[in-house]
Amino acid sequence: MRVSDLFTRTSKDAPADEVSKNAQLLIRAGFVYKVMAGVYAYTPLGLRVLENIKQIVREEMNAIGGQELIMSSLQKKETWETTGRWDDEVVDVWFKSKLKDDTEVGFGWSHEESIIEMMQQYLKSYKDLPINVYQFQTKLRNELRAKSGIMRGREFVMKDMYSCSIDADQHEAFYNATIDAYNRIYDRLGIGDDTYVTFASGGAFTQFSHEFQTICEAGEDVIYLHREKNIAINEEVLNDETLSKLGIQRDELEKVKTAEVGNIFNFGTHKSEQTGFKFTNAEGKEQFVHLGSYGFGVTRVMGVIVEKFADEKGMVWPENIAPFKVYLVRIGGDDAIKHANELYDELTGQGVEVLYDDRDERPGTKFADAELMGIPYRVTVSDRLIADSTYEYTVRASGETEILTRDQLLGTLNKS
RNA sequence: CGGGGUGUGGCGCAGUUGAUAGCGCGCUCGGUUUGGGACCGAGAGGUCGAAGGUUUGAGUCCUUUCACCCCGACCA
Repeated sequence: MRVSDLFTRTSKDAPADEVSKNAQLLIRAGFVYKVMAGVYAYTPLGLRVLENIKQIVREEMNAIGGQELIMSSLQKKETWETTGRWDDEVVDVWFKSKLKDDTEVGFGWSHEESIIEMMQQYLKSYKDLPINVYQFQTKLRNELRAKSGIMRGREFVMKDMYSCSIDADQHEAFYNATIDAYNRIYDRLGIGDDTYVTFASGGAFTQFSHEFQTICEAGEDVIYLHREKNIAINEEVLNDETLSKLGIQRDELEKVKTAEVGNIFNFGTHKSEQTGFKFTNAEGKEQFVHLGSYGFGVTRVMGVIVEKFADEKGMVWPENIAPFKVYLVRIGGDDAIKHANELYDELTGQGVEVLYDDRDERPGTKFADAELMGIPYRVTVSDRLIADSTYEYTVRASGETEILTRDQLLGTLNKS
């Protein structure tokens, strides 16, 4: 991709109506466009990051047997009345509307009931189980107050997975496999070391649910860490009973601010009893399905990553999710243009994703944009480097710069 | 939803005791530049969030309203 073809542009000034670091940088760099409070559009650069994150999640969900589908945004009133969650007193984030004939419909803030309703049409026998399905969906929530840029919006992308199991054992096996899969995801996203499986207030069937909390100053949660034992507890469930159950002392804990990037629940048979979701077991008897729910905040984790890695120059994307691997800066006249064009063609031909700054701009502008966008590697082609047949190679995260020959450059980019 | 704050060219801002708007960035054209957000010259672009009111006269004062931001509450 050539910078001259991007319809977005970068800005030196941060928008006045955004305070959060993630929104300021994403908007300045042309990754997102603010539509209204808590609602953001993803422009081509931002979409590339979003899709990279989704792909990592998708691969890990598929690896544990998840089947991808996509539900609808419009939902039926009856679907939610079954569990009592159509009521605005019970769920206060509903967006609701009516069809032309006055039939009430809701906009999906969650898809638990919707998916359960659908799955019970198909899963009738123990032979059908277990089944685990997931989707990437735009959730619509009528939040009283949006905040923190893309970290808490009224419209956001979530991966939600639901497991349908024969019994508690089968459920637990999948639940634990999901924890492992989530950990792999956060590792691949570059935030594994700062993300903790955290005890949090539970669902109907278990004392705790598990949240995945990433240490982040911009986060909304507070958790208590026991680093040696690798135990984390959300402050909402921190009490003497919890402490004794986990065998730890209060004074061993470290208080940290975090952002919730995932939350998994064991519903047991609570929801299947509410909805009448049953299957026939090997003895020919009806039995309730064990259900689990597994959320992962796709857009939120994108915001968290911006918050965590950004420096005074701009964003710093982990290579796995960066919109491009290389930002190619061209400085100089005809000779530089010729060499840069060749390098661009060669790298893209090798499958390296390159954002080529082919604009007739001054070097400072190009360097600043490369840094603002947070592209992992910057390669500079200039007249004076061409004279020595060398290229300048700079790592965004560390700022380290090396002068490399063509072979060294290609070798470095292909292995890193 | 409670409290606080802000709305002025695309973006960031200024506008003194009321007299129909100005700066920087960006944009267009011409020229000079070319390794850290260049410079010179010439332009385009706003009726001041919206509605109503006070006044000879309102971006400046009053009322209502909308939007946005922050703190809190909420977050199944």
